[in-house]
Amino acid sequence: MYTMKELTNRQIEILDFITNYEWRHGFWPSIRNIQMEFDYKSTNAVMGHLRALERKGAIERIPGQARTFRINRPDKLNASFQSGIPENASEVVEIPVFGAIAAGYPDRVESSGAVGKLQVDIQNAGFTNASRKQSFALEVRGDSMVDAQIYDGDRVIIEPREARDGDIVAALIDGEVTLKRLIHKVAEPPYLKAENRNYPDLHPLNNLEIQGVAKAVVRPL
Amino acid sequence: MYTMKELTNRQIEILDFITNYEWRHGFWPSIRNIQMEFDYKSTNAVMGHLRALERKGAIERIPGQARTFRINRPDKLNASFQSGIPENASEVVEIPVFGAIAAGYPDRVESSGAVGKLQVDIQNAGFTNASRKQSFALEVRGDSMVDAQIYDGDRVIIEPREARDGDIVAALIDGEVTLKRLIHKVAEPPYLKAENRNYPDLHPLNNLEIQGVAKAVVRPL
DNA sequence: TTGACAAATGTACAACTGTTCACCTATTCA
DNA sequence: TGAATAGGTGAACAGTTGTACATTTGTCAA
Repeated sequence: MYTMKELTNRQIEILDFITNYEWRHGFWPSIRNIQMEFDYKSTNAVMGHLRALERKGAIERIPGQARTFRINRPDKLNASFQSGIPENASEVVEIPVFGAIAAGYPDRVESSGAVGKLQVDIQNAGFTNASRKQSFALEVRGDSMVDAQIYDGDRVIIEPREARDGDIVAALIDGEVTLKRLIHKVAEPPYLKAENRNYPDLHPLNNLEIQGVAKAVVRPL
Repeated sequence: MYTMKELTNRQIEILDFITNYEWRHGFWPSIRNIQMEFDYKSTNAVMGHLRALERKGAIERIPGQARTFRINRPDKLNASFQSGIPENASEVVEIPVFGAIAAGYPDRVESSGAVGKLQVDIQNAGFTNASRKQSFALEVRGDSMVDAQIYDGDRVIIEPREARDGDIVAALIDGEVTLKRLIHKVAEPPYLKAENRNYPDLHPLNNLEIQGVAKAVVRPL
């Protein structure tokens, strides 16, 4: 993943922690929160990095006010330096994309297995809560869901929850994740159905492990 | 739009301001920010409302720490009271959907023209900045873009910016907004092209007013 | 009437938090 | 060699911010 070349490793670490903290908590860290994370003996160590990040345009803050960060995307920095894109070109937010979730469950904390970021131009309306951070995006491979207008390369927003009959689910079968529609009639064993006539139904040999329910499709244009 | 019946009007106003503030600024308001908004002479007026909102489960805060809000969605409150949905069901965030932007430009501040909310199950990765709040969603009507896999009822994320040749744009023609692909070859007048053979190209009579560029398609499942 | 509650005022305090000053080490580069 | 820069320590200060206590007003139902 591309990172701003102007930033030092330490500055990138700080920046990552700040974004990660906001992602996990729903609000920004204080300087002392950052200090503790990096075991600094002085808050001034953080201040130095924040000043550098601000000078390089990576972040913005409201002077004197608590937990007021704004993070500028690398795109913008590079774009405004390299091309003729106007300064006021609007920005996008990003959500992590977990390329594969074969090994059980995607890790959503610092040591994240995210393989990239999905730009979706979406603004958080503030409806956050303790568990809002649980959903994730998954890139779709293959064409088994084309009849549900889900195409190769699309991103599906997966919400970890119990699935009901008719839900499109990310399910774990034989150690690999597939996106299929769940058919679970009462008093019958559940199975998976592809939305493409060329694919057969998948009847699980053992148990069926549902990773989550597809809530929306996002396709970057 | 449904609101929590347990909350008083004043409490809803406070709650709305808080979410709106976060949406506009990228960080949460302080108690005195709220105080100023409502012209309270005392911060304790705010405190009373915050305590009530917390008691009713509408918000959460970290005691003693600045600008640390969490907002619980009404859905969750109702769901956990009324149905058997598990408590740990994951949450969604919402973005405004502007049903029609015929009259120039959608208003994105308090007195918003949003006709609904789009639930997208997406988490803000923290990549916010000063202009991140500018994008909005638009519901697609009609089938003129089906060859670009954009269907009736889809939501398109529109980013207000200058368009380039080949971009899918929301454009204003004769007072109505349409979603089309922009064709703008050098030294030629620009025109709009539908991604559906049954629709003709649109050559603007006067000038072509581009509302923004489509950045992604979101289809709730 | 009485009690309960929403809503608001006014004051004050203590903790949280950003910021600064002085000083230090190591590395890079002209 | 000397200057610039990244990175860090330590202590202290001042503004921001959440919070508590005491008090008042109005509404509504028992």
